[in-house]
Amino acid sequence: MPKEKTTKRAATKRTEKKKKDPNAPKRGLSAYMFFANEQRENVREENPGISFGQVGKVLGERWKALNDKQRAPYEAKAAQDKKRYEDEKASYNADAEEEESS
DNA sequence: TTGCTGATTGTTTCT
DNA sequence: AGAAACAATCAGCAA
Repeated sequence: MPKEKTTKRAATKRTEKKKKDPNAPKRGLSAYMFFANEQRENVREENPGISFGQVGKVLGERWKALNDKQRAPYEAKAAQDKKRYEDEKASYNADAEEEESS
């Protein structure tokens, strides 16, 4: 069973973004990001004139409503994006090394 | 070695 | 421009 880890991040906290790394190798996106990219149009189309709160909620419900197969394409994208992140990480590592080298 | 936490990602809409 | 619901993530650090 999924341990409900103490995910106690007080919202808007993420917007504070405290810089901790020199070049911060921002991670890749999430499957939801790709899913939202496609569904956002569909959801908004099915719910014309709905507020952001509703869209976001219905979006999440539909996200899980999909079968693993459906999430596959999104997860695949997430995996791909993650790769992209690897590049950032490389840059970040290279830079860090450079600094250390100096 | 293991596990946690924090930081981050993108969307929408609103003021 | 930033804020919040929505979900995933996953990389680095500590004991």
